[in-house]
Amino acid sequence: MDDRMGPAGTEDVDADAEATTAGPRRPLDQMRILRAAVEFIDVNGLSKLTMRRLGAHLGVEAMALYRYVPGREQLLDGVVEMVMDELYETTNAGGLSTSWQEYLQMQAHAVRTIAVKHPRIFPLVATRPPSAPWLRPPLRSLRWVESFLQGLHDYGFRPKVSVAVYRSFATFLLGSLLLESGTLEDLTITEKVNLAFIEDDDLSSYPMISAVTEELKDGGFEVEFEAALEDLIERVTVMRS
Amino acid sequence: MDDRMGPAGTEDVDADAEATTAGPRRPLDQMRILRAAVEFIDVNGLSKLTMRRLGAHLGVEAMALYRYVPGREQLLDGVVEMVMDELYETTNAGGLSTSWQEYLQMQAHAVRTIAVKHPRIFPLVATRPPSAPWLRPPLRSLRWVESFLQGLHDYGFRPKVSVAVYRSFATFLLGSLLLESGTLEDLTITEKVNLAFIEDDDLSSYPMISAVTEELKDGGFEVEFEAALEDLIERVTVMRS
DNA sequence: ACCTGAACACCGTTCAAGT
DNA sequence: ACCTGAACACCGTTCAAGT
Repeated sequence: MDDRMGPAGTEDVDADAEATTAGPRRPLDQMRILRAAVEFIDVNGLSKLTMRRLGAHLGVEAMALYRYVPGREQLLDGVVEMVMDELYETTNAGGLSTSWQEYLQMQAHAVRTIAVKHPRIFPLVATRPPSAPWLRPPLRSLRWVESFLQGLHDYGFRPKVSVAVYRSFATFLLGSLLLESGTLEDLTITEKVNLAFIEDDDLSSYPMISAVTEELKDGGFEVEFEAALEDLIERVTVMRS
Repeated sequence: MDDRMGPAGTEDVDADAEATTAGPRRPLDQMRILRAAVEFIDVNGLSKLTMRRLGAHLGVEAMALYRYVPGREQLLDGVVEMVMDELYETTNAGGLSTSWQEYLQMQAHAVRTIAVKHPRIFPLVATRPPSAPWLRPPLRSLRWVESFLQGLHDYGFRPKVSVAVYRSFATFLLGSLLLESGTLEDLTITEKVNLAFIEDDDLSSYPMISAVTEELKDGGFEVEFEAALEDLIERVTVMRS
C-alpha cells in the first residue's frame, strides 16, 4: 500500500459516541497513532518513544501498530509530516499579507511557533533526511514549498530568485530555531544532574568566557530572531533587484 | 572519576612495537575507543554504532568498554568532543590572520571542513545538548569559545559585541552546514530505495515546484556558503560600530 | 589489572494463532 | 478484520568470575 505514511487523507469524521476515558474500543488508525506519537514525544522525549510504549499508551500491544505503520522509522517520518501539516495550516489561517516582507515575516513566525510548541520534535524536522535531496529542512513539505513559491510569484519574484530565497530562508530558520528549540527541550532529571556537574566547570581557566558569562546567559532568542529576520529581508531586497 | 569523558589528556606516547594487523594486545584506553567510534560512525553511520559492534571492531567484548567509558551516551559526547578538538587544531594551525574579516573566514572554513569531513557526525555536534546552556552548537567547546573571544578581543571587539558575533556566527554555521552535511551523508541502500520511490512523486500536482526543479537541484553549497559568510561579515561590521 | 560469561530488562519486528 | 502470544535477533548495562 502507501508505504510512505503521513497524514494524507484527513478522514476525521467519526467521533463515535464512545467516552474518551472508557475503553479504547474503536479500532486503531494511522491518524490516531501519529497523533499519539506526537503527543508522546512532546511529553516524554524522543528517546522514550518505543513501539511497545506507544502501543501501551494507546491501550494496545506494540504488534498492533504494524497494521498501520511500516515501522518505527516511518512512524517518525509521519510525526514530522504531522508537524509540517500543522505549519501549513497555521500559515494559511493567518490572513493575507500586503507585501512580500509581511509574507516572509508571517511564514517565519509560523515556523517559529511550531519550533517553540514542539521543541522535542523540531530536531527531527530539522535533521531527518527529506524526501527529496533538494528540499531543505525545516521547510521540507512539498505542499508548503509549492505554496511558498506561489506566494513569492504572486509578489513578482522571478523563479530563480524565489529558489534562492527559499534556500536562505530555510538556512536561517534551521539555524535560529534549532538552537532555540535546543534550549527549550525539557531536560530529564539525569540530564539536569549531568549539567549541574559540568556547569561550574573549571571555568576559571577560561578568562575571556568568565568576563562575559553574564551576557552569555542573557538568552534573548526573541529579539535575536527578529533582528536576523530583518537582515534576511534586507538580503532578499538585494536579491530581488 | 572523570565522569564527563572526552579527550582531555592526550597521552599519545606509546607506539609500542606491536604490529597493527597482528593482535590487539595492548590494553584498551579511552582515546583508542573514541577514535574507533569516530571512524565507525564515519564509515557506518550513527545508527549502526552499538557498544557490541564497537567492541567487536576493537577485538573485544562490549563489556570491556565500560572500564573506560561510562555508557553509550557519554561515548557519543566524547565523539563530539573529539571532532571539536580536531577543529581546534585545524584552526590554530592555519597561520595568523591580518584582519578580523580574515579571521572569521578562516574559522568558518575550518568548521566547514569538519562538517564535510564528518558529515555523519556533524548532526551530533549540531544537536547534542551542550555542556552549558549558553554554548551554541556547533561552536560548543569551551576551549574553542575562549580562543574565539580572545581573537575578537585582539582585533578590538568589545565584549558585548564579541558575544553577539559568537551567536550570529554559530547560527549561520549551524544552518548552513547542517544542511550541507545532510546532503553528504552516504545513504544506505534501503534509504536510497526509499528515495527513489519518493523522488518521482506526484510532482505533477506541484506546478510551481515543477517549474524550477532544475534550479532546485543545482546544489552549489560552496558558493552559497561564501555568499552567506560575506553577508555575515557585513552584519558584523555594522555591529562593531 | 584487564577482560569475559552469563544474566537482566529491555528493543523492533514477524507471523501464526486467537476472537 | 483486528489484535495478541510467542518467538527471534538484537540492544545497553551490571557484576561475579576468570586469567
